[in-house]
Amino acid sequence: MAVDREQVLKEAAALLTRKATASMDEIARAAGISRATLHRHFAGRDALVRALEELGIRQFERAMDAARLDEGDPEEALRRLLAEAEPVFKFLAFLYTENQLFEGEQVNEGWARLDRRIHALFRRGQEEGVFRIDLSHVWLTEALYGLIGAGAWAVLEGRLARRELTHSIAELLLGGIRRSMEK
Amino acid sequence: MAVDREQVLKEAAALLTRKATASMDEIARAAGISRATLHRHFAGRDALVRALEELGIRQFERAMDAARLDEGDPEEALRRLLAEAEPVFKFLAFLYTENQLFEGEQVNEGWARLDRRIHALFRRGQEEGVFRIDLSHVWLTEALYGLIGAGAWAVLEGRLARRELTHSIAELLLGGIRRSMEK
Amino acid sequence: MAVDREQVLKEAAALLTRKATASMDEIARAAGISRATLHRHFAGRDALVRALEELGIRQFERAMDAARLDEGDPEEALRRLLAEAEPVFKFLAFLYTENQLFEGEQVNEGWARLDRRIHALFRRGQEEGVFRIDLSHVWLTEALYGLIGAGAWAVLEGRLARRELTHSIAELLLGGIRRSMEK
Amino acid sequence: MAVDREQVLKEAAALLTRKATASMDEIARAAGISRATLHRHFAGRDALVRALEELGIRQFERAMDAARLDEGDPEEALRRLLAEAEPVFKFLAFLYTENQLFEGEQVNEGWARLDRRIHALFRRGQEEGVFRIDLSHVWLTEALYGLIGAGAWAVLEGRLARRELTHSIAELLLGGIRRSMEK
DNA sequence: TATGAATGAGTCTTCATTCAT
DNA sequence: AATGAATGAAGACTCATTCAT
Repeated sequence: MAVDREQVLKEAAALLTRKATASMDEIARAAGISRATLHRHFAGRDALVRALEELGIRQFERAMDAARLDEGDPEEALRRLLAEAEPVFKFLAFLYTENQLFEGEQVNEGWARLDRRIHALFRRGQEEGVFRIDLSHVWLTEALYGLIGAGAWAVLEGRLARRELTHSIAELLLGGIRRSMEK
Repeated sequence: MAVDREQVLKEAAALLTRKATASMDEIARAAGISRATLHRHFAGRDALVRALEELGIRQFERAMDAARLDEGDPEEALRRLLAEAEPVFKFLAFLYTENQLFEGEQVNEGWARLDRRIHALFRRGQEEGVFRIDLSHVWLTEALYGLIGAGAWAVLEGRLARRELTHSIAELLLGGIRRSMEK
Repeated sequence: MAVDREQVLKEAAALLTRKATASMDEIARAAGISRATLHRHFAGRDALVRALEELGIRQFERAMDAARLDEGDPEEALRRLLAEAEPVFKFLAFLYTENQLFEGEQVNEGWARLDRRIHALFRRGQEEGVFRIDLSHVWLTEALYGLIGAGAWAVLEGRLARRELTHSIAELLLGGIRRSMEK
Repeated sequence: MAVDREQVLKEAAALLTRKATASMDEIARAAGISRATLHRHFAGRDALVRALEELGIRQFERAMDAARLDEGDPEEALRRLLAEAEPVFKFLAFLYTENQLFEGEQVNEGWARLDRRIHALFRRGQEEGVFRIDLSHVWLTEALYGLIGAGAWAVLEGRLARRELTHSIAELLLGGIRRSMEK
């Protein structure tokens, strides 16, 4: 009757995405285990949140791997990334938002690793003359996150069709990034 | 020694923007009044948050008025809006983020009013042939909020220079929205 | 309806002396206040225990003052001390025992202050040729505490009459078990 | 890999002497077994503590046997007892202190048995005219325990040299503090 | 009106104990 | 016989809110 740690994390992610203030009790119940068992697997709430972050990081990294970010046309690479990561947008949005509100302390090394890979993509695009260079790759990265968050929430609240999600983000972002002839 | 309700709100906004989980006690102390007095002015935490929302809404509306959203070139109107609202970006980002995480129930009527004005701007731009029409004005509005949030947090975390803030948002957003000749 | 902090401490002392593991809830109830109020007055259990120690220290110091430890015959001074401190023996025994079991960390400065005064008494007795010098004043102090503790517990458990308490301690400490020739 | 019950008790005694609030988990780990196994050997924490008491009682009784309490000069018998029991003073002090704080209910029959033997020694001394008779043998017994406890703690805290321990107790108990003329 | 004081409700956390392998 | 896993029970602590001055 061993509890699947990964499964618990998934349930916690799903619940917290819906209700960020869910108590440890609610999380435990959602995962079908007792509060004490939840604590056995994740010592304290902070540990659980950190584990959730790592889950999100892992999932996003997997999407990056699958998207082969550093291959081919940067624009196409970005589109592939959005397509691959789409299933975890909601979760990423939660983590992103949560981080804004609650941290401020030290940032998980994992996020920095992700940032570096996105930075690299944007820089590559700029060097190859595909992306405009008057906006820093750091800001482009932040903007990507912001749009992913906005899109995910918009879907959740029924303001955007799920099927349009990646397209909407990609079009807006690339339209801005893409070097226009007349510029 | 009558308590200045507006002043209390300002202090609360400033504190909560820095620490979203601040307790009523911390808020009261930041405002220089007692917890009981805070409760006398805002019956309950929810009431305080709602008042904060209204403060944010009012401030944003004032920026909209000053920007004369429905006059002249839509692109210029958007730039004016960003310039006028810049001082409250941080606060707006907090409210936006807070809303995402904690509400989901009914949305304040005020936000809907704001939304309508932004919607109108984007629609006008689309009708005048300035903004692309393959992205809905609703999504454009969400994207605007998302980029404002991302920008404000990026500034707070030192990833973006404050002086580049509005320019970065405007360029990214308009570059995407602006109808390119060759498209 | 202001809660008398001192009174709460007294009640807590009385209860804990009887039941060392009493919960904060039990202590609060014994003091006739709510758990939350108890926490308002003493932030956490540790703070309460520390306050109890200070109460004990204060009471013992008052007894020392009243006994005029550094006046007259050291033997008489010791007897006076025992007589004056007798009402708080039970409480002191609790604190002494509690300290043995739970601390080991840093010792309250107050206890060190008490120790110094007792040390001084024994040293004075040794210098005046009244007390034997082959046992260090430090050990004599420890022995005094040990006998006070033993006596207090013996009374509590009905193995020693309260009226014989100070006499029993004083006689044993001063004269030992051995039957003296000259007595 | 049969668990050595005696060995577990020794480890538990050693740990609890240092940290009276050690959890079953800590005890189990100190003994190198799992919590579940600890529970299989001692049904519940109380059972473990009772077993520890019995271990202490057994060890103290063995010391009494070795000291031949009822032979020869009572004073010498007492000195022999202290010498024989010295290695277990620390443990006895722990049990004594623990008993004061946590029990108070019914006392282990074993302790009563020990008490009787000590009582007998003191009574014999009184009858033989060696010990003073104005202090009851019950109190003398309590005082002996108290001094053993005080001495053991004093050694632990570095206030008394281990080598002086039995001598310090014996001298104080037998001779008291007062400087005797004939000494 | 403003506030120090008090508290009910709820959360996190720990621990001793049981269960299934 | 031994143990990893699970949990009910209990305690500490916090917070929003109310009350009496």
